[in-house]
Order: sequence, then C-alpha cells, then structure tokens
Amino acid sequence: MAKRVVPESERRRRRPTRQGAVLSEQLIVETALRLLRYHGGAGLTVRRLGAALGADPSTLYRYFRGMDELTLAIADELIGRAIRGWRASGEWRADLRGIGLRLHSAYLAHPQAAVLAASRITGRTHEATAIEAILGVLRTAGLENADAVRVYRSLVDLSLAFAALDGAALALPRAVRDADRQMWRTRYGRLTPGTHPHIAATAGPLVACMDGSAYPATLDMLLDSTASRLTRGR
Amino acid sequence: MAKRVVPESERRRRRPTRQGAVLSEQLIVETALRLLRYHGGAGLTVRRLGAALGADPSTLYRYFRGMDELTLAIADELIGRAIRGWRASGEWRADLRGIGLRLHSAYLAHPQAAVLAASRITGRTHEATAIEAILGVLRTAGLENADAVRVYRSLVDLSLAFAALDGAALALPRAVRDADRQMWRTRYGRLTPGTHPHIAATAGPLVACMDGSAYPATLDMLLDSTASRLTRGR
DNA sequence: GGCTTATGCCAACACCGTTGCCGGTGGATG
DNA sequence: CATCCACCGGCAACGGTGTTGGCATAAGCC
Repeated sequence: MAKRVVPESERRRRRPTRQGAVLSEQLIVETALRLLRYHGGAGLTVRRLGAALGADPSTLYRYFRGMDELTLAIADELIGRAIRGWRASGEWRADLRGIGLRLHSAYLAHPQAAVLAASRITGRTHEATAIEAILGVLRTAGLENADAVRVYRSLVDLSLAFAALDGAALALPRAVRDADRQMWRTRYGRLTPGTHPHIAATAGPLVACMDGSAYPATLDMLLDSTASRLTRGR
Repeated sequence: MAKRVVPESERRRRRPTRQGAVLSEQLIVETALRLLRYHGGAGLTVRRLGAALGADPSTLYRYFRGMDELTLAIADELIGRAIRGWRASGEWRADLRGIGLRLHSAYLAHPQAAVLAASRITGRTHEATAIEAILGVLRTAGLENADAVRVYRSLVDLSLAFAALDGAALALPRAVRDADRQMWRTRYGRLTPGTHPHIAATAGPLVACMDGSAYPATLDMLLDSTASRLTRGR
C-alpha cells in the first residue's frame, strides 16, 4: 500500500540479493525481454522474473508499481532501440520508410513484448524524440502542419499496429503457427470455384502472399498517398 | 484426458444446468462478450463465465478445449457480425471502404474482445465469406490477381491491426485512459521550441489529432494508392 | 423400459499478482 | 570509527486463475 517506488536516478543503497544479483531497472527490463523470448507471451511472470534474477518476486515491487508499469518500461526500451542511431538523410520518403521499418523490426525482435507494449503510450524520453524526428521529416518535406500531424499519426499507428499484429502471429506456439499456415494451403487453396470463385482463381498468389508481413507493402501505399498529397499541394 | 469436445452440430443430449440454464456454443460466446464488456479485458474468466451462465466452470471444457478455442469462437462471431448483411454496390472504392469500416467497428464494439481476437485466423465460414467478398470487389474493379491479393492482404491486416490497437486503447481502465489523454495535452502540448521545435510548432493540431482513431484516414490513404495503381494499370 | 454415454458437478493441483511485515545492512552523519 | 535509520530484500499469506480426473445422473436411442 502506497509503497514508494524509488526512481532509478535516486537509488543510493544497492544491496545485493541473497543470490548475489544487484538489481536495477535496466537489468530487470532486459531479463524480462529474455524471459518473454524464451518462455513465450504468457511466460513473463513476476515469480519467474524474480527467479531469473535470483531475487524474491516481491522485491520487484520496489522497482515497479506493478506488472503494468513494467510493461511501459519495456515499451520505452523498444522505442529506444528503434531510434538509436537514426539520422535524417534529407530524402523524406526514404527517411519515413526507414523510421517505420526500424520501429516495426525493433518491436518484432521481441514479438511477445510487442504484443504487450505496442499499444501503450510511455510518455518518456524516447517517445518524444521519435515524434520530433518524424514531424521534422514531414514539415521539412513541405507538408502543412495539419497534414503533417495527420500523416504522423497514420504512420506511427500503422507501424505499431502492425508490430502488434505480426508479433501476435510470431508469438503463437510453433505448432499453432504451423497449423495456421497449413490452413491457408489446405482450406483456402482448395475451395471450389462454385462457391468461392475469386478465392479459387487467386489461390496460388493468395497462399504465397500470406507468408511474411504485409507491413512493408502497406507502408509503401501510405507513402504513395503522402507523395501525391505533396505534389498536389505544390 | 483427451476429453472429447463434441462439435456443436452433433450435440444431442442437452441437459440443463443445476440452475436451469441450457448451454450452447452460441450462448457461451454471447455471455463471454457481455462479460468482456462489463468486467474489462482481464474480466473474462472461466470461473466468472461459469457463474454468469449458472454452470460449473469445468463444464465449459465440454464445449471448448480451453480458453484459446473460446477466443477463436469469439473472433468468428465478430467477423460474422461485421459482414452480416453486406452487399456489393458495384463502386469498388465505396465497397472496400465499407467492408473495412464494418470490420473495424464490429471489432471495436467489443474492444476487449478485439484485443484478444484480432490477430487470430479462425478458418471458419465467416472468414472465407469475407475473403471472397473482398477479392471479388478488387478483381471486378480490374486488378491483376497478384495485385488483388496484395491489396486484399493490406486491407484486412490494416483493419484488424487497427482494431487491435484502438481496442487496446479503449479497453484501458478509465483512469489510465484519461491520464494518457492528459499526457498529450500537458507533456507534448508544452514542450519547448528549443529542444523539440516541430512538436512545439504543431502542438495544437497534434493534441487535437490524438482523439479518435487514425484508421479511417489511413484506410483512405490505402485506397488512394490502390486507385492510382488502377489508373496506371489501364 | 433398459442401456449407453454425454454431460454437469466436485475437489484438487499448481500457478498467478500483490501486500503487510520483519529484519538486516548500506550509507550518511557525527 | 561508532551510531542510527530508512531502504530494500525475504517471508508468508490471500484470493484469484486455468485445467483435469473421477463420479453421478439423466437424455435419448433401440
């Protein structure tokens, strides 16, 4: 109750765990990401996290108010990894495409984490940096403020939404994922032209197209639209 | 073990619950949707669901192999509600827009369910019907098979991904959601031009644009791109 | 009307997030 | 170098979760 969580920057006393680990926000987040990758989406557990760190589960509540705050810290870490080292090239379309792909793949590097984190607003440093970068590209390219904001929102939401969707697919247990892919081949690849003529006519490309993510193609369509909005504006 | 789940179509003996309820797949799914809406995303529980139905929790395992299969049934129900009663008008752009908006809003009518269900492939009837409808619109409009399939995939993934994203935002506890909106106003609405000039310059439109969903605007951009692909094809 | 077996119920298991309390220890203070 | 105290790790507990094996019963077929 009202248990105070000391901000990482004000931590003075670092007492090692009985098993010798010295905890920190950073260490906890990294361990959580490892747990997620290794044990699957439902495998991130306060108890397991404690065990992996060599600490009592309840100790973690000295660092995060609860599971939800840990999730936000994970989201922040992912955004940070996405924009780390990014530089504007001056070519707006390549820049936007680069940022989008970076976001998407930083999240997808940890699919289970992506599912948890993609829909959260962190309000922390990395988030502001990313927003500033994207808006900068759009306004420098010549978009009106209102248009820039609209495109910004579409771009970010698109990237995060696809990160969550693709992450969920990747995070499924191996057996389920294989069963899903098989479903496309057996069920939709062999529907009779009588009842489903269009599916039957496109069966080949349809099955082939279901591999991988639709994100890059969709991102390109969004950039197409932005490009024509730009030329029309001039 | 290997407890057999009798398919709904082969059910003969309908024995009423001690409290008088007569169970069925349909009834369980509907009750689950009601529970989700009423108790929030984490409120769908086998035990609560049992209680709401007037049945022992373990009884539900005679209808679904587990929580996951129940999720798929929910997803199927949502797709069904989305395409129920849809008819092609012949104008491809309006038709695609209509299907997309229907999908999105059918899912968002149950935000918590959308989060669970949007990323799943059901492989059931409604899904095939939806695919057939969309492919039909695209091919009738004049797209090559390969292009039609690509646009199909982008459209569906976009709609479901945004359903999950927007659903997650809507499903947050009231207090958290209000805090998030406030964050835009206070944090991003007041960043200094020194460190974040672009955010500062667009603060007004930025805050305003964060209300509501970016889905309709993004969908329109996707349709823009499809339109120019069509005219270029001719 | 009898038989089979589908189906509802009970009890139990292992696990979950979270909290109140205690005790030891780090670091500041003198 | 001694003192003190608040920070922080550990313990035990609470009420909840999904899931399963076994049992009794009643529904529907012959």
